[in-house]
Amino acid sequence: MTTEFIKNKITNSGLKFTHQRWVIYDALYQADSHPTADQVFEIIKLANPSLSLGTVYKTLDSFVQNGLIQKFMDQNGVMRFDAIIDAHSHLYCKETHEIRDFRNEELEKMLQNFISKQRLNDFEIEDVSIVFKGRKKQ
Amino acid sequence: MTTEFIKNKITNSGLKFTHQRWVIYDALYQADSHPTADQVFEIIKLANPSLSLGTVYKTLDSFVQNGLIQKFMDQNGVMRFDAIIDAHSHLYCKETHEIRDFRNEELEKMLQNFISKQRLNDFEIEDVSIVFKGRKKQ
DNA sequence: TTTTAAATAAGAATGATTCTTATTTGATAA
DNA sequence: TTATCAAATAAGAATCATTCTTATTTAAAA
Repeated sequence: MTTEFIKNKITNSGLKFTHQRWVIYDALYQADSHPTADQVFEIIKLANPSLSLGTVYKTLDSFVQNGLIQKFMDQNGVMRFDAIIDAHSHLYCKETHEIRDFRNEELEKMLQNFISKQRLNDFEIEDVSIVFKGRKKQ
Repeated sequence: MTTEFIKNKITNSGLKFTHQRWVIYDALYQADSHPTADQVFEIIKLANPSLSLGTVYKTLDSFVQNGLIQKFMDQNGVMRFDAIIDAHSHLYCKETHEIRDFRNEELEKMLQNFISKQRLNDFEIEDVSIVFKGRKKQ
């Protein structure tokens, strides 16, 4: 994960390359959780004291608009961000509110197949979001 | 949908029967959309001017706690309520934020079957939420 | 190097939801 | 039927994630 790599990611998507964007993308890419904007801010603010939370929100949103990252709403009404943009499902822990990726090729295929078969006359399905809700064991 | 029916629903779940609870349950039961607390409030406030929004929130939440209704978070971070509590999926319109039920026995079976096969060593799946995102055709 | 549109910092504003507190009410027991 | 009291409600303040506003700064083009 070189600076050059991130810089290319950002500029190739049509965005100006700035220090803030580099730091924010890098923090999100490192994170294996699905951090909130505030969590991203907490990670980077020590090393970047003048960076503001509003910038984190705005930047993450422009990344989403430009297809660099994904976002989704968690069960608590807080936006979560994800640098990994291939199709995958999520495990949501009702106790800790942690969200983990869940990858299962069989499931993804099954769902893609299901969607392609659906022909609703007044709704065009574009994508599907699957959340398995439950509890982390101990 | 008689008053008696609703009263039984409420008292059987262990809650006191009050005018507010009757009105709120009735409004939600009538709604085929998945209204927000505020939308429920808008529906009933004309006929019940002294009823407060806080009571709507508190009442809907106690209905959820007692298994009378379901709630879920929409993609906009707003809580939606649903008097229908059997397993079903949702269609979410990215433009209007409308949410409609989507029932498909084949899909439900497939997912139940999938869940029962899953044995994750550190996560206990309890239920699954499926949202098909897309757009309403005109 | 100059120019300029875009990005940022700082903090105010917003909107959904929760909390606080005083008042009211439903259900139980006398 | 009435008194009692825990639970429910009304009203509005408080909270928290997010968006908006505006002045300032900056990346990249000329």
